[in-house]
Amino acid sequence: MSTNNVTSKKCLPMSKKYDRIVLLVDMDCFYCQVEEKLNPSLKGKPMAVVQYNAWKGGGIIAVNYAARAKGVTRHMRGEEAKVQCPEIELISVPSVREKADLTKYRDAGKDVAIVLQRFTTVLQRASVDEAYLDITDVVNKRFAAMNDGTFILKPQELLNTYAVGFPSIGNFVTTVTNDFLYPQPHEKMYKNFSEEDIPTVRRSNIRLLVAASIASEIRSAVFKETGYECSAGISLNKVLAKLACGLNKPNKQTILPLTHVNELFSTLPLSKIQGLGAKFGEDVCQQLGIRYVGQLQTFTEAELQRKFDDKNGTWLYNICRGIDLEIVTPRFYAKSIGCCKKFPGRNCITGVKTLHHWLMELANEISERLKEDIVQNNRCAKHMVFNFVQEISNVDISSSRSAPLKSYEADIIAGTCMELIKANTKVFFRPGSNGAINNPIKFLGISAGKFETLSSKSGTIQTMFAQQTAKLQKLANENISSTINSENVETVNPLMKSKDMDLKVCKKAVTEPNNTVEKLFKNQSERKKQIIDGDRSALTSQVHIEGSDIPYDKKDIDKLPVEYSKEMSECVIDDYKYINPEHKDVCPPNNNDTIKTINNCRTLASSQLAAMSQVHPGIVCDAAYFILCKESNVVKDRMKNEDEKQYSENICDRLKNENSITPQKSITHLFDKQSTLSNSISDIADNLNISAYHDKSKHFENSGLSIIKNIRSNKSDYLGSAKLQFTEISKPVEDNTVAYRWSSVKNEVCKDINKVESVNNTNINNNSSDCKNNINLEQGFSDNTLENMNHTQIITDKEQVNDNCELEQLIQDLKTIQNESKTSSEQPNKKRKLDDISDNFKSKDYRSEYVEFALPTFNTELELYIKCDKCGANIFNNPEAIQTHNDHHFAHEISQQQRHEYREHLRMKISSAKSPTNNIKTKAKKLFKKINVKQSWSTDITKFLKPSTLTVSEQKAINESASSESFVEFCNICKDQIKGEDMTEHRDYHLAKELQKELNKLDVPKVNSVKPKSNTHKNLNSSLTLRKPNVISKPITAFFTQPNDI
DNA sequence: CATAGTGGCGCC
DNA sequence: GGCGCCAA
Ligand SMILES: Cc1cn([C@H]2C[C@H](O)[C@@H](COP(=O)(O)OP(=O)(O)OP(=O)(O)O)O2)c(=O)[nH]c1=O
Ligand SMILES: [Mg+2]
Ligand SMILES: [Mg+2]
Repeated sequence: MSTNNVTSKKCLPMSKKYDRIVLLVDMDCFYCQVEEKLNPSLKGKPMAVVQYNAWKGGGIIAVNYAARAKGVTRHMRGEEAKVQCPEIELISVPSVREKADLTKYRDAGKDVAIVLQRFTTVLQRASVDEAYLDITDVVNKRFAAMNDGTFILKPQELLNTYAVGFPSIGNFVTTVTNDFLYPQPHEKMYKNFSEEDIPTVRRSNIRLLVAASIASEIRSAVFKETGYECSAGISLNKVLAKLACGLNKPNKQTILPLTHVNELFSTLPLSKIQGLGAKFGEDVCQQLGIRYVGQLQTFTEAELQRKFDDKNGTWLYNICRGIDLEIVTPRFYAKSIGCCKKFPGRNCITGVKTLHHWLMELANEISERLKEDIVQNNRCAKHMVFNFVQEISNVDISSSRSAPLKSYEADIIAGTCMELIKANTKVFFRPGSNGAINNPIKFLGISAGKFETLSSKSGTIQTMFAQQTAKLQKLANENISSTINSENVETVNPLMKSKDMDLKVCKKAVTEPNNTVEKLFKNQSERKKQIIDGDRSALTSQVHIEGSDIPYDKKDIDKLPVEYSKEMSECVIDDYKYINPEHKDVCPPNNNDTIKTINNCRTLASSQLAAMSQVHPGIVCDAAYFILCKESNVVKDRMKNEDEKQYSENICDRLKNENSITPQKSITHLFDKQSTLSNSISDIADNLNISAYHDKSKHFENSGLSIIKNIRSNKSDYLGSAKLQFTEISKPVEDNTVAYRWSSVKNEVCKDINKVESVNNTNINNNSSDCKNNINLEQGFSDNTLENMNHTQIITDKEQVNDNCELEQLIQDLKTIQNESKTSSEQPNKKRKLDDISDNFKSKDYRSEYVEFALPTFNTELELYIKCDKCGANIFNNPEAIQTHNDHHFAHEISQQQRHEYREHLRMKISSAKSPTNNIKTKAKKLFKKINVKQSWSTDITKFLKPSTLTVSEQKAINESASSESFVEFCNICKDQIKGEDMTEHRDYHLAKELQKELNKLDVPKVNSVKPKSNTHKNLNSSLTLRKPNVISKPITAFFTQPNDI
């Protein structure tokens, strides 16, 4: 067993600062695209994805570009979006177990990443919708191919490509190729670079151009295979690539050349740099009195280190010069799987049964996802962290406690959490009660991590066909509707009946209600047996795999568990040709066995061999196949020990050759009986912990002219001033100076490959890349068309059903029941609420038997209100309401200073906006005044009264308090009822929102440069929207002696 | 209450 | 291990 605990954030040595090409691919308005794909009628219409929808139409978490054009933004409420854009379609995130469920977006993100991964295994997923790709090797490979004439780059096909600092991509091509052909010693592009760096920097621009053509193909593949559009940033490191990506969206890609970093940085707000978008960035700006990234260059490294610390100082010093040494750490899967839920305000948890209920809901989701993770990723989480926020003495206290994760069963996970919170709370139960919780709970989160790779026995085989399994399961769920009995696979899916045993076993193992992790693991040997012994027709014939030394046997291939898929195979062929352009004739397109084998082995390779990215796929294929066969006992009978040794040594030798290093230990041990496939794979990876950029620079020494030759300009008119018209493509040459690693491996391997080539030589398709480019080109045109279109929207007459009105009317009718303070306002589900109310004394709704739902509130005989002795207001006479009220007093007191500072901060921001942002400044000031006027308070609240939206108790509260103190008032902006003492803060909230809205309108997307006003917007935006979380995090022990208020 | 739910990583 | 920061 090995813990997949890879140290992260490794850095390159400074000497290799300009050696890489890094791509950042980010999906455009991702969740929206996912929804559009599921419901194509939404395409083109303004649309947003919301979470929940009871309160003001739900919170918007993604907005498509049609809706953005109308001013709709993330953070808005559904209702606000409707104001901005009445025809907007609001799609809800599915609610499962009464909480938002993001599964479909995770799945979609994975689909995309699988496509991306085909282009390089040096892929680091950075979020659900984006990934960094280190495509240095791919670029170098293509560079070499251009050098020998086997690839022709056609810049006119980069219509969707932008280059920072250049008016057009054509201009970029012309400039950098000219400069490369006729280097000017004092070209001003290089004025900021040291003499010795200039040749590297000059080459980097050409490499970026090559990278752009690859990026185009990658994005095309993503679109073709997933239907999703994305944008990309193309530069020399992660920070620059990320920055570039955001400059042109959607469906565009942006090159950020080293030579134009300074120009960009001179007006680029510091906050635009990843890592400087929040407090630290603000701190840097404030301490140094600067705004733009470029201004950092005026400080010495020592100065920066002194002000911040050594690490940050050096980082800042480098970043402002466009240098970022952090490597792309290959990682496909999340390191933790978690879920959480807030219980704000009245929704807070005040009874153990409710707590248990929610812990079970969360644990069930975690459990489900962890079990799926076993199948998908062949690993098992060993550790869990439980996060919770409690309100203690009117302060929100956040705590985190961890425990070993010994079972994936929900009740065990929930039980562990329950123990943890009890053990870490001084007074858990309210004195005198064994059901009421002393400190209301406002947040629960469970997360599982510290994954260990499972023993390979069947586990890895699962990994191999995890995709198929998942897809079949999905299909099954869709086709069979809700009558699925997951315990009985035979009833699940007629499609699956014809499928392999292993799928059934898999499904069963995952969904069987009472199986524990331990059991699941025990089942694996059995499952494996079923897979291996599965009855299949056995033909015996030899199959040859390109780049491989192993004589594959068709019989063995047939036993491999991955289903042959025509579509996938075509991808694999493309992929294979792409990775091996010089072997483009190697792969016989009609040889299903070959394709299938590669599929299998590449699946394995892609999921577990990230660190082997430098290795020829043929070799990976052999290694993986060999181990797989060995592991599966497929070849056991036929393969003698000598053969085994020979093969393993062969693979070992070739790995060594590929990497120019000696593995620390022989991989022959991988074939020991005890050795597992997973361990084998990770050991290989460990052994191949090579310097990825080893010897990179020298590869480019002599390859300049010929590569330029192969940047062909077919449409010089498009390129405008393109001066270069090239003639015939040079014939492929045997060029020993060609840099690419795969081409420079030992002759024996090359010979082998050549031999294979000559044997399998069939259809040569020289134009495969051209095809891709053409596709890309067309997209580019259509995008532009789309972009220039007026966003005239069809107004749909779909009625907006107002759940609240209907619901509240019913509540009104049920005058005799006083329940309100317990009925969740953010549990939007109508049915749920109705059940709660109308049936709550007879139904078995979980709440009905809980302590906190049996509080005095339900007893009409008791006094309804008590007087607050601080403000004299009438408060509902239940512990929660009292506590909430007290909380408001407390919050008010402690936040007064904060709010003052906050308002001062706003004023400062607005008044300090200067010259280039004059426009904004004026507007902001105006707005500020406008809002202030609005704040002038109306005492006649009755005109804002909306009885239909009030609950019984709320109505009562109004009636009770209207004559005396204005305990509850109505905000004249949103018409919400707000407690009097909270009104100032509430109005600040509106002020912030209004400002943000106004500023959003002014945020005109820029193409090739970033204007300062964008800065002002962002800074303001973040300052305004990021209100201080009102949660304090302290060791719980700090509150052991705190008195309990209630 | 006034995005919420989620994930990675650094510091101590 | 627990907490805080940062981000999509
Ligand atoms: C920023 C952010 C994103 N998300 C989700 C929804 C987004 O669709 C998804 C990706 O985030 P982003 O990539 O930041 O945004 P986006 O893909 O919606 O739009 P674009 O990249 O074109 O600007 O992650 C959240 O749930 N919460 C957030 O705070
Ligand atoms: Mg995105
Ligand atoms: Mg993103």
